[in-house]
Order: sequence, then C-alpha cells, then structure tokens
Amino acid sequence: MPNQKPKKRMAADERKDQIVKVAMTLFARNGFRGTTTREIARQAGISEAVIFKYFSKKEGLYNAIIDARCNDTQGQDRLIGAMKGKHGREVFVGIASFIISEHRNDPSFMRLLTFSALEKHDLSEIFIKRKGLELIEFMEGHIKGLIREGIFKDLDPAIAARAFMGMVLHYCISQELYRMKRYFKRPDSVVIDTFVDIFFDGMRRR
Amino acid sequence: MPNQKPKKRMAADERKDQIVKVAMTLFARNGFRGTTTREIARQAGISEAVIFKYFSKKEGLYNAIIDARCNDTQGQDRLIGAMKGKHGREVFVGIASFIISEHRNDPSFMRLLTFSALEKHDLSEIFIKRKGLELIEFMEGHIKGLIREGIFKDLDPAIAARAFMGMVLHYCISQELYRMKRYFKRPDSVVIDTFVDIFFDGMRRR
DNA sequence: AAGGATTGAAAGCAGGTGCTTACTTGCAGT
DNA sequence: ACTGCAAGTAAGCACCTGCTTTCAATCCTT
Repeated sequence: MPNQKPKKRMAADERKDQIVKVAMTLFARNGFRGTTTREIARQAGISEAVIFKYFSKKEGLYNAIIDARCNDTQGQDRLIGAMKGKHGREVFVGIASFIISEHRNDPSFMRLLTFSALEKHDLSEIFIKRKGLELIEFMEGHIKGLIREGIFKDLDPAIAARAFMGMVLHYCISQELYRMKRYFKRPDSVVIDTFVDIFFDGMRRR
Repeated sequence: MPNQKPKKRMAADERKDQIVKVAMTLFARNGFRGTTTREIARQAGISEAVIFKYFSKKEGLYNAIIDARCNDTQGQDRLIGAMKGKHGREVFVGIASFIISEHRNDPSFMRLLTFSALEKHDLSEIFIKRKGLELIEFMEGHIKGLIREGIFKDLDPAIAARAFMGMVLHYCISQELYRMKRYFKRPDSVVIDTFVDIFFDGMRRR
C-alpha cells in the first residue's frame, strides 16, 4: 500500500526522510539486493528519479540508514540511565528486558542487521561496534565489580557477558527470524527470570 | 576459480551433485537472489543450459540442497551416540563441543541457513525443525532427568535448554557472521568450559 | 563401425533493474 | 501577478537474469 498521506510536494529534507524510512522497511523485508528502487518509489508514492536526485546511488540509501540508526544516542543512554539505581541481579533483568523489548517493538531492525551482515554492508559492522560492544562492555564492567566484591566466581567477564547476551539475543532471533514463536510460547517475563536465575546463580560463589 | 578437474563429460548424477555443491557454496556466500545461474555455471565449468536440463527452475537447486542437508542422519546420530556414555556435566560439554566444531568445520552452512530464513525459503524451516528441535528435545530430556534426580533446580526445561543453546549458537554466529573473532579470541575449549560452568552451576540445587 | 541416446555448448529472448535525460509543475518572494 | 527555482514526472538506455531453443560432440550398445 502506498504511503498514508499522498502529499503532492514535499520539502527536500522531509522527502529524504520519507524515502529512507521506506527503504529501511523494504531492505529489512527483502534485503538490499532484493529491493528495487522502483519498489521504493512506488511505496513512497513518487517516481524513481526523485530517489536518485537525493541519493546518487542505491548504496547511498544504506549509508543514510546507517546515519539514522547508528548516530542516535537515545537508546543506549536510556538503558544505562535506567540501570543507574539497580544492583546485582536487577541489572541483568534490566538488560534482558531492554533487549527483548527493543526487538519486540521493531523486529524488522534485526532482519535489517542480519541482511547487512550477510550481504557484507557496513551497517551491521558499525551498529554492532558502536551499540553492541558498548552494551557488552557495560555488562563486563558490572560483572567485574561483582567478582571484586566476592559475589561472583572468578570467571572471565568477557566470556560471561557473552554467555548472557547469547541467551537473550538468540531467544529474540529464534523467535522472530526462525519464527519459533509458533512452537515456543512463554511469557517474556518468565523467560527473562529463568535466564537471569540460571546466569546469576551460575556466576555466584557457592 | 572454476572447478578443480575440468572433466569434459560427466554422468548425469555426478553432474547434478557437482552443480548442487557449487550452488550451495554460492547461495551461502551471496544468497539465493544474489546468485545468478550464470555464475553457478561458470564455477562448475559448464554452460547454463546444463543446469536447466537437470533443474527445471532455479528454485529446484534449493530443494536439492534441502534433500542433501536435511535427510542425512549421520550428524545427529553421531552426536547422540557419543553422548551415550556421558553423565551430568559432560553431556553439556559434549553438546557444546559438537555444535561449535560443526560450525568451525563448515561456517558457510550457517550463512546458508540464515539467508534461507531471511529470504523465506524452506531450508531453514525444515532443517531447524528436523535437526535443531531434535537436539533441543534431547537436551530437555536430559535436563528433566537431572531435575528428577534432584540435582537440578525445578526450572522449565524448555527454557533452560534454549538458554544453553543460545549461549553456544550465538557464540558461533557472532564469531562467523558478525566476524567477532577479530575482536574476541579465546580458545574454544575455555569458552565451552565457562559456558558449562555457568549453566550447570546455575541449574544446580544449592 | 553404425546408430541411437545422452551430454553439452552457443545464442538469444522477454522481462527486470540501476540510473539518466529532458521536460513539466507548483511554490515563494518580490 | 510575475518569475526563478526547487520538486516532480515520463520515457528510455544499457546491462543483467532466468530460462529456452537449436544444434553439435561424445558415449554405449550391438
């Protein structure tokens, strides 16, 4: 279905944003190669030439998406702020809840990232380096603290952080990408609690 | 580079196998849409018409790959056989080692599966249902046993099994697909031990 | 050695795709 | 109201891609 308001003329910036938004949706659904500029134009309710007026090559759309999704600081700031008051176990519940809710709110972004990784574009690389590693390092720091306090066992914090991220991310990916939600349904809150139970007790000194 | 032995003529079955093998490599590298039948022909050292003699449509190649990778029983049988003597902790080390070594031996297959999931072909669906769920159910059974023996806490075995699988699979995927092995290098054996430490102690009654 | 069957190549077609060119339409400032 | 400029379109080019057709080379059987 073409766009909601088939407004005839738009200011350049407004039009650019709209085109990028449409491209994001279609790249997430069909990948970069699987999306034609004709289809982007159709969905945006414009002619193809407009796209090439603003983005000299199709690749340019990908770069605009990278700008839009890798330079906003809201997401991670929001999380790290929300973590400030929390201690011990709660931090892990907070991180897992954050990741899962981000995926549930916009499942298409994970498809976009995965396509980008497979098709070897820069989006996944930049996003993971800028956003993913930031989160991992935050967790590593928290884990290191708990080890220093003698609450956690002395395991490699980098591996431990990736173990927890693995549980949570693979849950999201398998639910959406492999469409496991057809066969495996549990309330997210129960899944999160179980993951944190396993991880936190697994790390704790006995 | 075209194929090793540019043998002029081949028997039909032999040629079919060769074409499927080439297609698998290219689909894993560039996806179904990103691979042209011309390129498959070139890599196989034949003309395009030969491909369409054996596979009436490009789609047919995908189905042949499904046959080749989803109907062999060697992989899983080998694992479950190897697990037979093992108890408790060792079983999880065995499973993790098995999964990681399969990925290291043929990293391209994971790309193929992921492309298939994104492009909504049947390969990933069939493979995961036939191979993935089998492994998960095997783990669930083992976990249930340990709960019944009073060794493990009474957590949902389905969630627990997926927690462990998540750690291991996401490690493999992030290493290869997101090319994390550039930034995160640990011996696989250390990673496996740490994962199992966390999971096994996390599940254990205290 | 003959002849039918099978494997293979060469060329091309119809439709699709990224991108360009040449042109028209509507808006803002005077 | 006029006009200069930015926003938009229609048409098409050159190349690509799945797939077909037509015909030549090679093998197997007798």
